[in-house]
Amino acid sequence: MGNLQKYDRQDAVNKATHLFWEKGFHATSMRNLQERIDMRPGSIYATFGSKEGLFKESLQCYADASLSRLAACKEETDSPLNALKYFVKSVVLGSSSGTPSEMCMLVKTISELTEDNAELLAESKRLLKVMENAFAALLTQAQEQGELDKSRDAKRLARFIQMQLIGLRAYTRANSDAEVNELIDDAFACLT
Amino acid sequence: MGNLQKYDRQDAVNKATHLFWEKGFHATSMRNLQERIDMRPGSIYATFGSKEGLFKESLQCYADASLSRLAACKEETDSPLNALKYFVKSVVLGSSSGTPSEMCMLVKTISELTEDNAELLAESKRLLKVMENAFAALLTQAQEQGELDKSRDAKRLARFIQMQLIGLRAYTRANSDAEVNELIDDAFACLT
DNA sequence: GCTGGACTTGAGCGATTGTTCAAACTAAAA
DNA sequence: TTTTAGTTTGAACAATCGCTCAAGTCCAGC
Repeated sequence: MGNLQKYDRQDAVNKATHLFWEKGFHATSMRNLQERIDMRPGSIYATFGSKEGLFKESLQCYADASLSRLAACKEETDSPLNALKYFVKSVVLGSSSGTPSEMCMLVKTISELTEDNAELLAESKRLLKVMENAFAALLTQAQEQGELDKSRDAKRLARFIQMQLIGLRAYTRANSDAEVNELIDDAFACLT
Repeated sequence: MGNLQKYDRQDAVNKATHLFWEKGFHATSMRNLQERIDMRPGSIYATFGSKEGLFKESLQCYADASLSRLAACKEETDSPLNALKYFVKSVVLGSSSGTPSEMCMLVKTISELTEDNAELLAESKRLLKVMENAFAALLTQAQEQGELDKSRDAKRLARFIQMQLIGLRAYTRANSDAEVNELIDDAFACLT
Protein backbone atom coordinates (compact mmCIF):
# COMPACT_ATOMS: atom_id res chain seq x y z
CA MET A 1 0.00 0.00 0.00
CA GLY A 2 0.95 3.61 -0.28
CA ASN A 3 1.51 6.34 2.20
CA LEU A 4 -0.87 6.54 5.12
CA GLN A 5 -3.14 9.53 5.07
CA LYS A 6 -0.96 12.22 6.51
CA TYR A 7 -3.71 14.57 7.61
CA ASP A 8 -6.40 13.96 10.15
CA ARG A 9 -9.58 14.55 8.24
CA GLN A 10 -11.64 15.58 11.26
CA ASP A 11 -8.97 18.02 12.38
CA ALA A 12 -8.97 19.60 8.95
CA VAL A 13 -12.75 19.95 8.93
CA ASN A 14 -12.68 21.52 12.40
CA LYS A 15 -10.20 24.15 11.30
CA ALA A 16 -12.09 24.81 8.10
CA THR A 17 -15.32 25.18 10.07
CA HIS A 18 -13.77 27.85 12.26
CA LEU A 19 -12.57 29.82 9.27
CA PHE A 20 -15.81 29.50 7.31
CA TRP A 21 -17.80 30.42 10.42
CA GLU A 22 -15.70 33.53 10.86
CA LYS A 23 -15.50 34.84 7.32
CA GLY A 24 -18.39 33.20 5.52
CA PHE A 25 -18.33 31.18 2.32
CA HIS A 26 -17.40 33.76 -0.28
CA ALA A 27 -14.84 35.72 1.74
CA THR A 28 -12.95 32.55 2.60
CA SER A 29 -10.59 31.71 -0.22
CA MET A 30 -9.07 28.32 -0.89
CA ARG A 31 -5.68 29.86 -0.12
CA ASN A 32 -6.98 30.99 3.30
CA LEU A 33 -8.08 27.43 3.91
CA GLN A 34 -4.80 25.97 2.67
CA GLU A 35 -2.91 27.98 5.28
CA ARG A 36 -5.35 27.33 8.09
CA ILE A 37 -5.56 23.56 7.71
CA ASP A 38 -2.00 23.24 6.38
CA MET A 39 -2.84 21.25 3.28
CA ARG A 40 -1.89 21.85 -0.33
CA PRO A 41 -4.66 22.30 -2.91
CA GLY A 42 -4.18 18.83 -4.38
CA SER A 43 -4.78 17.14 -1.02
CA ILE A 44 -7.79 19.27 -0.23
CA TYR A 45 -9.42 18.51 -3.57
CA ALA A 46 -8.56 14.81 -3.32
CA THR A 47 -10.22 14.70 0.11
CA PHE A 48 -13.18 17.06 -0.22
CA GLY A 49 -13.75 17.44 -3.95
CA SER A 50 -14.36 21.17 -3.99
CA LYS A 51 -14.72 24.27 -1.86
CA GLU A 52 -18.43 23.54 -1.68
CA GLY A 53 -17.72 19.98 -0.57
CA LEU A 54 -15.51 21.17 2.25
CA PHE A 55 -18.07 23.78 3.24
CA LYS A 56 -20.81 21.19 3.35
CA GLU A 57 -18.78 19.06 5.73
CA SER A 58 -18.12 22.16 7.79
CA LEU A 59 -21.84 22.80 8.10
CA GLN A 60 -22.34 19.27 9.36
CA CYS A 61 -19.42 19.69 11.73
CA TYR A 62 -20.94 22.86 13.13
CA ALA A 63 -24.36 21.26 13.58
CA ASP A 64 -22.82 18.23 15.28
CA ALA A 65 -21.03 20.52 17.73
CA SER A 66 -24.26 22.37 18.44
CA LEU A 67 -26.14 19.14 19.11
CA SER A 68 -23.34 17.98 21.39
CA ARG A 69 -23.55 21.22 23.27
CA LEU A 70 -27.28 20.78 23.72
CA ALA A 71 -26.72 17.23 24.95
CA ALA A 72 -24.13 18.52 27.41
CA CYS A 73 -26.65 21.00 28.79
CA LYS A 74 -29.09 18.16 29.18
CA GLU A 75 -26.62 16.21 31.28
CA GLU A 76 -26.15 19.07 33.69
CA THR A 77 -29.71 19.09 34.95
CA ASP A 78 -32.76 16.86 35.34
CA SER A 79 -35.00 19.61 34.03
CA PRO A 80 -35.36 19.68 30.24
CA LEU A 81 -36.58 23.26 30.46
CA ASN A 82 -33.50 24.36 32.37
CA ALA A 83 -31.32 22.51 29.88
CA LEU A 84 -32.83 24.60 27.10
CA LYS A 85 -32.25 27.78 29.07
CA TYR A 86 -28.64 26.83 29.75
CA PHE A 87 -28.14 26.17 26.09
CA VAL A 88 -29.57 29.47 24.93
CA LYS A 89 -27.68 31.47 27.52
CA SER A 90 -24.37 29.76 26.90
CA VAL A 91 -24.71 30.16 23.15
CA VAL A 92 -25.70 33.81 23.26
CA LEU A 93 -23.42 34.99 26.04
CA GLY A 94 -20.48 32.74 25.19
CA SER A 95 -20.36 34.18 21.71
CA SER A 96 -18.59 37.34 22.80
CA SER A 97 -15.38 35.44 23.46
CA GLY A 98 -13.72 32.59 21.65
CA THR A 99 -16.20 31.78 18.93
CA PRO A 100 -15.42 32.88 15.37
CA SER A 101 -18.67 34.85 15.15
CA GLU A 102 -21.49 35.82 17.45
CA MET A 103 -23.92 34.48 14.90
CA CYS A 104 -25.09 30.98 14.17
CA MET A 105 -23.08 29.62 11.28
CA LEU A 106 -26.18 28.10 9.71
CA VAL A 107 -28.01 31.43 9.79
CA LYS A 108 -24.94 33.20 8.44
CA THR A 109 -24.93 30.75 5.57
CA ILE A 110 -28.63 31.09 4.84
CA SER A 111 -28.18 34.82 4.97
CA GLU A 112 -25.22 34.88 2.61
CA LEU A 113 -25.93 32.26 -0.02
CA THR A 114 -28.43 32.29 -2.88
CA GLU A 115 -29.67 29.69 -5.33
CA ASP A 116 -26.24 29.87 -6.95
CA ASN A 117 -25.26 27.46 -4.19
CA ALA A 118 -28.56 25.67 -3.87
CA GLU A 119 -27.17 22.53 -2.25
CA LEU A 120 -25.40 24.41 0.53
CA LEU A 121 -28.45 26.57 1.10
CA ALA A 122 -30.72 23.54 1.37
CA GLU A 123 -28.28 21.78 3.67
CA SER A 124 -28.22 24.77 6.02
CA LYS A 125 -31.99 24.86 6.15
CA ARG A 126 -32.07 21.14 6.82
CA LEU A 127 -29.62 21.41 9.70
CA LEU A 128 -31.52 24.32 11.23
CA LYS A 129 -34.59 22.07 11.22
CA VAL A 130 -32.56 19.37 12.92
CA MET A 131 -31.74 21.80 15.71
CA GLU A 132 -35.34 22.90 15.95
CA ASN A 133 -36.47 19.29 16.21
CA ALA A 134 -33.99 18.75 19.04
CA PHE A 135 -35.60 21.68 20.85
CA ALA A 136 -39.03 20.18 20.25
CA ALA A 137 -37.91 16.81 21.62
CA LEU A 138 -36.68 18.51 24.77
CA LEU A 139 -39.96 20.35 25.16
CA THR A 140 -41.95 17.14 24.72
CA GLN A 141 -39.80 15.60 27.41
CA ALA A 142 -40.59 18.58 29.61
CA GLN A 143 -44.27 17.92 29.08
CA GLU A 144 -43.86 14.26 30.06
CA GLN A 145 -42.11 15.31 33.24
CA GLY A 146 -44.87 17.78 34.05
CA GLU A 147 -42.65 20.84 33.60
CA LEU A 148 -44.63 22.15 30.68
CA ASP A 149 -48.37 22.26 30.13
CA LYS A 150 -49.38 19.50 27.74
CA SER A 151 -51.82 21.83 26.02
CA ARG A 152 -48.88 23.70 24.53
CA ASP A 153 -47.76 22.69 21.05
CA ALA A 154 -44.16 21.58 21.48
CA LYS A 155 -43.27 22.04 17.82
CA ARG A 156 -44.75 25.50 17.73
CA LEU A 157 -42.89 26.45 20.89
CA ALA A 158 -39.68 25.05 19.42
CA ARG A 159 -40.12 27.27 16.37
CA PHE A 160 -40.58 30.23 18.65
CA ILE A 161 -37.44 29.43 20.61
CA GLN A 162 -35.49 28.92 17.41
CA MET A 163 -36.66 32.29 16.12
CA GLN A 164 -35.73 34.02 19.36
CA LEU A 165 -32.32 32.37 19.46
CA ILE A 166 -31.61 33.48 15.91
CA GLY A 167 -32.74 37.00 16.76
CA LEU A 168 -30.70 37.13 19.95
CA ARG A 169 -27.50 36.01 18.28
CA ALA A 170 -27.84 38.39 15.37
CA TYR A 171 -28.71 41.21 17.73
CA THR A 172 -25.65 40.40 19.80
CA ARG A 173 -23.43 40.95 16.82
CA ALA A 174 -24.66 44.52 16.43
CA ASN A 175 -24.95 45.59 20.06
CA SER A 176 -23.17 45.63 23.38
CA ASP A 177 -23.41 42.83 25.93
CA ALA A 178 -25.20 45.03 28.43
CA GLU A 179 -28.13 45.47 26.09
CA VAL A 180 -28.24 41.77 25.30
CA ASN A 181 -28.45 40.66 28.93
CA GLU A 182 -31.78 42.40 29.42
CA LEU A 183 -32.91 41.00 26.12
CA ILE A 184 -32.32 37.42 27.20
CA ASP A 185 -34.47 37.99 30.26
CA ASP A 186 -37.22 39.47 28.11
CA ALA A 187 -37.03 36.54 25.74
CA PHE A 188 -37.33 33.97 28.50
CA ALA A 189 -40.17 35.92 30.08
CA CYS A 190 -42.24 35.15 26.96
CA LEU A 191 -42.01 31.43 27.50
CA THR A 192 -43.51 31.22 30.96
CA MET B 1 -20.00 73.73 -18.99
CA GLY B 2 -19.73 70.11 -19.93
CA ASN B 3 -22.18 67.34 -20.38
CA LEU B 4 -25.02 67.03 -17.94
CA GLN B 5 -24.85 63.98 -15.76
CA LYS B 6 -26.32 61.32 -17.93
CA TYR B 7 -27.33 58.97 -15.17
CA ASP B 8 -29.74 59.60 -12.38
CA ARG B 9 -27.71 59.02 -9.29
CA GLN B 10 -30.65 57.99 -7.13
CA ASP B 11 -31.88 55.55 -9.74
CA ALA B 12 -28.45 53.97 -9.86
CA VAL B 13 -28.28 53.64 -6.09
CA ASN B 14 -31.76 52.08 -6.03
CA LYS B 15 -30.75 49.44 -8.53
CA ALA B 16 -27.48 48.77 -6.75
CA THR B 17 -29.34 48.43 -3.46
CA HIS B 18 -31.59 45.76 -4.92
CA LEU B 19 -28.65 43.76 -6.22
CA PHE B 20 -26.57 44.08 -3.05
CA TRP B 21 -29.59 43.18 -0.94
CA GLU B 22 -30.13 40.07 -3.02
CA LYS B 23 -26.60 38.75 -3.34
CA GLY B 24 -24.67 40.38 -0.52
CA PHE B 25 -21.49 42.40 -0.72
CA HIS B 26 -18.93 39.79 -1.75
CA ALA B 27 -21.05 37.84 -4.20
CA THR B 28 -21.99 41.01 -6.07
CA SER B 29 -19.26 41.84 -8.55
CA MET B 30 -18.64 45.21 -10.12
CA ARG B 31 -19.53 43.65 -13.45
CA ASN B 32 -22.89 42.55 -12.04
CA LEU B 33 -23.46 46.11 -10.93
CA GLN B 34 -22.36 47.55 -14.26
CA GLU B 35 -25.03 45.53 -16.03
CA ARG B 36 -27.75 46.21 -13.49
CA ILE B 37 -27.36 49.98 -13.31
CA ASP B 38 -26.17 50.28 -16.91
CA MET B 39 -23.01 52.25 -16.20
CA ARG B 40 -19.46 51.64 -17.28
CA PRO B 41 -16.76 51.18 -14.62
CA GLY B 42 -15.32 54.65 -15.18
CA SER B 43 -18.63 56.36 -14.44
CA ILE B 44 -19.30 54.25 -11.41
CA TYR B 45 -15.91 54.99 -9.92
CA ALA B 46 -16.18 58.67 -10.77
CA THR B 47 -19.54 58.81 -8.99
CA PHE B 48 -19.11 56.50 -6.04
CA GLY B 49 -15.36 56.10 -5.61
CA SER B 50 -15.30 52.38 -4.97
CA LYS B 51 -17.42 49.28 -4.51
CA GLU B 52 -17.45 50.02 -0.80
CA GLY B 53 -18.59 53.59 -1.48
CA LEU B 54 -21.49 52.39 -3.57
CA PHE B 55 -22.40 49.80 -0.98
CA LYS B 56 -22.38 52.41 1.76
CA GLU B 57 -24.84 54.53 -0.20
CA SER B 58 -26.94 51.44 -0.76
CA LEU B 59 -27.10 50.80 2.97
CA GLN B 60 -28.34 54.35 3.51
CA CYS B 61 -30.83 53.92 0.68
CA TYR B 62 -32.17 50.75 2.27
CA ALA B 63 -32.49 52.38 5.68
CA ASP B 64 -34.24 55.40 4.20
CA ALA B 65 -36.75 53.12 2.50
CA SER B 66 -37.36 51.28 5.76
CA LEU B 67 -37.96 54.52 7.65
CA SER B 68 -40.33 55.68 4.92
CA ARG B 69 -42.21 52.44 5.22
CA LEU B 70 -42.51 52.89 8.95
CA ALA B 71 -43.74 56.44 8.41
CA ALA B 72 -46.30 55.16 5.92
CA CYS B 73 -47.61 52.68 8.50
CA LYS B 74 -47.89 55.54 10.95
CA GLU B 75 -50.07 57.47 8.52
CA GLU B 76 -52.50 54.63 8.16
CA THR B 77 -53.63 54.65 11.75
CA ASP B 78 -53.91 56.88 14.79
CA SER B 79 -52.55 54.15 17.01
CA PRO B 80 -48.73 54.06 17.23
CA LEU B 81 -48.91 50.50 18.48
CA ASN B 82 -50.95 49.40 15.48
CA ALA B 83 -48.52 51.21 13.20
CA LEU B 84 -45.71 49.11 14.62
CA LYS B 85 -47.70 45.94 14.11
CA TYR B 86 -48.52 46.88 10.54
CA PHE B 87 -44.86 47.53 9.91
CA VAL B 88 -43.66 44.23 11.32
CA LYS B 89 -46.33 42.24 9.52
CA SER B 90 -45.82 43.92 6.19
CA VAL B 91 -42.05 43.52 6.39
CA VAL B 92 -42.13 39.87 7.41
CA LEU B 93 -45.01 38.70 5.23
CA GLY B 94 -44.25 40.92 2.25
CA SER B 95 -40.79 39.46 2.00
CA SER B 96 -41.99 36.31 0.29
CA SER B 97 -42.74 38.21 -2.89
CA GLY B 98 -40.96 41.03 -4.61
CA THR B 99 -38.15 41.85 -2.23
CA PRO B 100 -34.63 40.73 -3.15
CA SER B 101 -34.29 38.78 0.10
CA GLU B 102 -36.50 37.81 3.01
CA MET B 103 -33.84 39.15 5.34
CA CYS B 104 -33.07 42.65 6.46
CA MET B 105 -30.24 43.99 4.35
CA LEU B 106 -28.56 45.52 7.38
CA VAL B 107 -28.58 42.21 9.22
CA LYS B 108 -27.33 40.42 6.11
CA THR B 109 -24.45 42.85 5.97
CA ILE B 110 -23.59 42.54 9.65
CA SER B 111 -23.76 38.80 9.22
CA GLU B 112 -21.51 38.71 6.18
CA LEU B 113 -18.84 41.34 6.78
CA THR B 114 -15.90 41.31 9.15
CA GLU B 115 -13.39 43.91 10.31
CA ASP B 116 -11.91 43.70 6.81
CA ASN B 117 -14.71 46.12 5.92
CA ALA B 118 -14.88 47.94 9.23
CA GLU B 119 -16.57 51.05 7.91
CA LEU B 120 -19.41 49.19 6.24
CA LEU B 121 -19.86 47.05 9.32
CA ALA B 122 -20.05 50.11 11.58
CA GLU B 123 -22.45 51.84 9.22
CA SER B 124 -24.79 48.85 9.25
CA LYS B 125 -24.78 48.77 13.03
CA ARG B 126 -25.44 52.49 13.14
CA LEU B 127 -28.41 52.25 10.80
CA LEU B 128 -29.86 49.34 12.76
CA LYS B 129 -29.74 51.59 15.81
CA VAL B 130 -31.52 54.30 13.83
CA MET B 131 -34.35 51.87 13.11
CA GLU B 132 -34.46 50.78 16.73
CA ASN B 133 -34.67 54.40 17.85
CA ALA B 134 -37.58 54.94 15.48
CA PHE B 135 -39.34 52.01 17.15
CA ALA B 136 -38.61 53.53 20.54
CA ALA B 137 -40.01 56.91 19.47
CA LEU B 138 -43.20 55.21 18.35
CA LEU B 139 -43.49 53.39 21.66
CA THR B 140 -42.97 56.60 23.61
CA GLN B 141 -45.72 58.14 21.56
CA ALA B 142 -47.92 55.17 22.42
CA GLN B 143 -47.25 55.87 26.08
CA GLU B 144 -48.22 59.51 25.70
CA GLN B 145 -51.48 58.47 24.05
CA GLY B 146 -52.19 56.03 26.86
CA GLU B 147 -51.83 52.96 24.64
CA LEU B 148 -48.85 51.63 26.51
CA ASP B 149 -48.18 51.54 30.24
CA LYS B 150 -45.75 54.28 31.13
CA SER B 151 -43.94 51.97 33.52
CA ARG B 152 -42.55 50.08 30.55
CA ASP B 153 -39.11 51.07 29.31
CA ALA B 154 -39.65 52.17 25.72
CA LYS B 155 -36.02 51.69 24.71
CA ARG B 156 -35.89 48.24 26.18
CA LEU B 157 -39.11 47.30 24.46
CA ALA B 158 -37.75 48.67 21.19
CA ARG B 159 -34.69 46.43 21.53
CA PHE B 160 -36.97 43.49 22.08
CA ILE B 161 -39.04 44.29 19.02
CA GLN B 162 -35.92 44.79 16.95
CA MET B 163 -34.59 41.41 18.07
CA GLN B 164 -37.88 39.70 17.28
CA LEU B 165 -38.09 41.31 13.88
CA ILE B 166 -34.57 40.19 13.05
CA GLY B 167 -35.39 36.68 14.22
CA LEU B 168 -38.65 36.56 12.30
CA ARG B 169 -37.10 37.65 9.03
CA ALA B 170 -34.18 35.28 9.27
CA TYR B 171 -36.52 32.45 10.23
CA THR B 172 -38.71 33.26 7.24
CA ARG B 173 -35.79 32.68 4.93
CA ALA B 174 -35.40 29.13 6.16
CA ASN B 175 -39.01 28.08 6.56
CA SER B 176 -42.40 28.05 4.90
CA ASP B 177 -44.91 30.86 5.22
CA ALA B 178 -47.37 28.70 7.11
CA GLU B 179 -44.93 28.25 9.96
CA VAL B 180 -44.13 31.94 10.03
CA ASN B 181 -47.74 33.07 10.37
CA GLU B 182 -48.13 31.35 13.72
CA LEU B 183 -44.76 32.73 14.73
CA ILE B 184 -45.85 36.31 14.18
CA ASP B 185 -48.84 35.77 16.44
CA ASP B 186 -46.60 34.29 19.12
CA ALA B 187 -44.23 37.20 18.82
CA PHE B 188 -46.95 39.79 19.22
CA ALA B 189 -48.45 37.85 22.12
CA CYS B 190 -45.27 38.61 24.06
CA LEU B 191 -45.79 42.32 23.83
CA THR B 192 -49.20 42.59 25.43
C1' DG C 1 -18.48 76.96 -36.04
C1' DC C 2 -15.30 76.58 -32.68
C1' DT C 3 -13.46 75.75 -28.28
C1' DG C 4 -13.29 74.13 -23.42
C1' DG C 5 -14.25 71.11 -20.04
C1' DA C 6 -17.24 67.81 -17.61
C1' DC C 7 -18.78 63.20 -18.50
C1' DT C 8 -18.64 58.53 -20.54
C1' DT C 9 -16.35 54.75 -22.53
C1' DG C 10 -14.19 50.12 -22.55
C1' DA C 11 -9.85 47.90 -23.20
C1' DG C 12 -6.96 46.27 -20.09
C1' DC C 13 -4.15 46.46 -15.66
C1' DG C 14 -2.20 43.47 -11.75
C1' DA C 15 -4.04 40.63 -8.30
C1' DT C 16 -6.73 36.88 -6.90
C1' DT C 17 -10.19 33.30 -7.64
C1' DG C 18 -11.25 27.98 -7.66
C1' DT C 19 -9.12 24.23 -9.59
C1' DT C 20 -5.95 20.82 -12.08
C1' DC C 21 -2.27 17.51 -12.79
C1' DA C 22 2.27 15.76 -13.76
C1' DA C 23 5.96 14.98 -10.90
C1' DA C 24 7.93 13.84 -6.34
C1' DC C 25 7.42 11.38 -2.29
C1' DT C 26 6.67 7.57 0.92
C1' DA C 27 6.07 3.21 2.98
C1' DA C 28 4.18 -1.42 2.48
C1' DA C 29 4.45 -5.68 -0.60
C1' DA C 30 7.23 -8.70 -3.40
C1' DT D 1 16.34 -4.08 -3.07
C1' DT D 2 12.99 -3.29 -6.28
C1' DT D 3 8.30 -2.58 -7.31
C1' DT D 4 4.06 -0.42 -6.69
C1' DA D 5 0.30 2.33 -5.51
C1' DG D 6 -1.75 5.70 -2.51
C1' DT D 7 -0.59 10.44 -1.07
C1' DT D 8 1.32 15.04 -1.22
C1' DT D 9 3.15 18.73 -3.67
C1' DG D 10 3.11 23.36 -5.86
C1' DA D 11 3.54 25.52 -10.27
C1' DA D 12 0.34 27.01 -13.31
C1' DC D 13 -4.29 27.39 -15.70
C1' DA D 14 -8.38 30.01 -17.27
C1' DA D 15 -11.56 32.97 -15.32
C1' DT D 16 -12.79 36.66 -12.70
C1' DC D 17 -11.86 40.23 -9.33
C1' DG D 18 -11.82 45.59 -8.24
C1' DC D 19 -10.16 49.25 -10.53
C1' DT D 20 -7.58 52.77 -13.86
C1' DC D 21 -7.06 55.99 -17.49
C1' DA D 22 -6.20 57.60 -22.16
C1' DA D 23 -9.34 58.43 -25.63
C1' DG D 24 -13.86 59.61 -27.22
C1' DT D 25 -18.31 62.03 -26.69
C1' DC D 26 -21.23 65.59 -25.77
C1' DC D 27 -23.07 70.31 -25.08
C1' DA D 28 -22.76 75.21 -23.09
C1' DG D 29 -20.56 79.60 -23.94
C1' DC D 30 -17.98 82.50 -26.96
